[in-house]
Amino acid sequence: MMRPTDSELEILHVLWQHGPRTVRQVNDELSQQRDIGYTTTLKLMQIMHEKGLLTRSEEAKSHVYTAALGEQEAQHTLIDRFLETTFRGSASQLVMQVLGRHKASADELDEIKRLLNNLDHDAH
Amino acid sequence: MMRPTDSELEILHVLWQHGPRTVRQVNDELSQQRDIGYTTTLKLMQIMHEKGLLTRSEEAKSHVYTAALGEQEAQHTLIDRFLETTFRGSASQLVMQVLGRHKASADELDEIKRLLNNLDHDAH
DNA sequence: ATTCATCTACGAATTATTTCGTAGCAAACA
DNA sequence: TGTTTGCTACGAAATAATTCGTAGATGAAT
Repeated sequence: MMRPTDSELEILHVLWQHGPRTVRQVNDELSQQRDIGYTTTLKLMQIMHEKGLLTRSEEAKSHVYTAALGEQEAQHTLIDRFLETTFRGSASQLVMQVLGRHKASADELDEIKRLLNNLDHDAH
Repeated sequence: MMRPTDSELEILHVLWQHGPRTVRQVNDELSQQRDIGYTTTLKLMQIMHEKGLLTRSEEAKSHVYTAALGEQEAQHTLIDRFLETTFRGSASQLVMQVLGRHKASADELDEIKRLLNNLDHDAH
């Protein structure tokens, strides 16, 4: 799978969160977060379409774009790469640094513990 | 702090692992991993020196470079950014995806559990 | 029908990163 | 001493990512 760039991720986030959207709609979202011109968003989405990251319907005058891959699927690709470049593949080291530094709610911690217990079961 | 690029990380990894090194020594390491010319490594390390990512001693003819930041420090910067761009800041989501996908030894899992328990203590 | 708003397509400038060739210097060697 | 070896510095090409201006088409509004 094609690794999305940072700008591409911004656009994917909008589509994952809101579902299929026109360039105009995506640009309206992005404009709230940062300074970005309409044709910049347009060009990005055209390129993503070429790359196969987005599909689009050309029926209406304004094309409607849809993310061609799910959020988790994309996250997996990005985690694999990040783990390799930054932690030399050590997943536990990554997990520990994240947990040590970033707040997680009690519920979230419980969920993580549950997952850990399940992993133990699988291992035994 | 300046975000290291992927190539810069490769070099930092060598210095973190082996301690202060000359360009030649770093290049010898990198060459084992992939195709890379000597002057490429040299230029990268010169740029990193300009950016403040490396310090160097110019006493000998071959300069000796040292990482200007620790491995964990760099990892923190990179995690923060990765978490933001890929998981919109949700640390627990990142942890769960990593644990669900990547192998960790029983010892590593135990260590993570221990950390989780400590976090609970702090919270109560 | 003319004007206006909005859309797509596309070229190209800009910026960042990676790569390497060449020049010049200095130590080691024959 | 002259040649070879190995180093730094630097320019610049190659590649990738981001940004935006302009042109042309189409539909809506007056």
